[in-house]
Amino acid sequence: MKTRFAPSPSGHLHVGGARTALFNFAFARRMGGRFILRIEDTDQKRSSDAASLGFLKDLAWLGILWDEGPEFAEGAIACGGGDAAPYFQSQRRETYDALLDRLLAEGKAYRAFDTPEELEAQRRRAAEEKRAFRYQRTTIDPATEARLLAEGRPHVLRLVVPQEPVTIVDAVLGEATIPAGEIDDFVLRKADGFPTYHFAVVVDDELMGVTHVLRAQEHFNNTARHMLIQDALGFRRPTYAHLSIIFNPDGSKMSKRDKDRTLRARVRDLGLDAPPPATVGAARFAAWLADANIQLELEEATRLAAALDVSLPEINVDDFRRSGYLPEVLVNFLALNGWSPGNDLEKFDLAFLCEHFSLERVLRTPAKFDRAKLLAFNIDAINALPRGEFVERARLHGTAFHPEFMERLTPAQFELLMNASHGRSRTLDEPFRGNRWLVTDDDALRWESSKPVRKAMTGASPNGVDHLRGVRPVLEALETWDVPAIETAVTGYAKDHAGEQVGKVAQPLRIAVTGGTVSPPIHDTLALLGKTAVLRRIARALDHGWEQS
RNA sequence: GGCCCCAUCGUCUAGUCUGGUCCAGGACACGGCCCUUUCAAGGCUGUAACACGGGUUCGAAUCCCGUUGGGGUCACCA
Repeated sequence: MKTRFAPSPSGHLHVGGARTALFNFAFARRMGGRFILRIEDTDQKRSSDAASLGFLKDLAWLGILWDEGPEFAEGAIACGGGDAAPYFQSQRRETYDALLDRLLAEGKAYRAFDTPEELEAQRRRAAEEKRAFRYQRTTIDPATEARLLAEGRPHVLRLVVPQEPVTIVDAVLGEATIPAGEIDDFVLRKADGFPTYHFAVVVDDELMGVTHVLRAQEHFNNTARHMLIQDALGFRRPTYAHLSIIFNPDGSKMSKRDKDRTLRARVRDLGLDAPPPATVGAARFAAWLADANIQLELEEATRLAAALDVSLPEINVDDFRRSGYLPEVLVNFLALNGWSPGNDLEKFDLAFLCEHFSLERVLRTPAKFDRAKLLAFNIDAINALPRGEFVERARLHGTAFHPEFMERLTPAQFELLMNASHGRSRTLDEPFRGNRWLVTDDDALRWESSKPVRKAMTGASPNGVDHLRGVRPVLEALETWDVPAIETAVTGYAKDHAGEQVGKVAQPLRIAVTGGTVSPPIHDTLALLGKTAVLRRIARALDHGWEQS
């Protein structure tokens, strides 16, 4: 028994694709079979080696390792290889051509010389007449064909499709019959010599021994085509199972374009007609803004989002990784969209899924991707992590995405930061994103001007500034600079001068040393920064004009 | 528009095959209360759904038909 995941490598692995991979993987494990990864890169324009590698990394990060497929090694992980290599369709052209020749010889396929323009015109006419477009087979006499071939005229290969109804048997959706005439003579090989998706998929699934195909529901109608090819070639029929599609909360299809949509909306809100400096070129920006079909590259989109101060929706597995989600949480949550083990159980890991996954419990209805629930799962999982493991995971995350922290913080500081952050961080990214003040030079710190800040610092005496002035010598006099010592000093000061209301002192201190109203508990914050920086920042804060800020 | 698929709280879902134990269970979100030096986190608690209309049956969320709504697909993209 064998399953497979067969992505086309454009961009990054999207969460919908990740779920498909997950189910195929879990199903193979459950049945004691094998899981194949195959890269469907038959579209030369859209495929790239970089994207392929990204897909492999994303899958491996989730713990979805393939028994057969491209060879991959990273750290302690190594997987891939196999007898049916190569696993990149672009390297399997001779295989497809040999089979295509056979079909041609048997009269089950034929050459078609229509130009894209001609077909487009026919399609337009069909649309005008409000009827579905179906390709009309034209017979061409051998002499003419020989002449066209001799001229080197571009042509495609099409399948001779019998005019009969086709009944699809699907393990999750049941049976569906496509009436005769619904399917026309579709293309098997493109003019550039590459096979179409339909042909390559069927051939490879047969040759690689795939017995079960779990894929997105958008392929449901294609299944009839694939069955027709199998019949023409005399291939076996795998079991099909079509998975519902994952949607955005608003019901739109979750797609990579959502990033562009978010950015365009933001640009419109701001009334921008030129790109912010160092994001994208002016011409590129104008073209992108004018044409909703143009997508920015991920790097461009990221730069623009940073400049416009918006957060891009997480769509790809890599986005969630960057945002600080735990891979086991994503796996758990993805599985819950379209599958459930029953009995009100919803927290489980990959091993559990591999042990219990079944097609019978796959839902037919599409799910909307609820980031709030994903976040809630992430919070629970992070809180349940042993302290040491949280710190270790944060270290890995920081190394990958926040090198500035790793460079500036001593190991002791890093340890302190993460100890203070565990239990109050919802993602692995929050300790970094929320504590920029730690990697800012003392003299470069800027204070945010906002109502809560003014409220904490100004007002009737003794106000925040007064307390700052009062607590500074107390801190300066400390000989040991650690959390207990600071705690004693600050609470002692509050007891004598602020009616035991620690917050009256803590908040001004927090603002003075971090620039804002949010940071880890005040003793941790001060300990983290070190005595010199704290005193320096308080001194600067005392010179700041709080009234007019 | 043709063809195909789907339909339980706002969302993810349990329950549907094998009708009664369901005036529908869990989780997230939301509201309230508590805790609190900020932001979080945490504790307690509340509101909330069988799309609609017909059947079948002693009895329907569960079976049948229709309506409505949603989705997929109609490429030399996958």
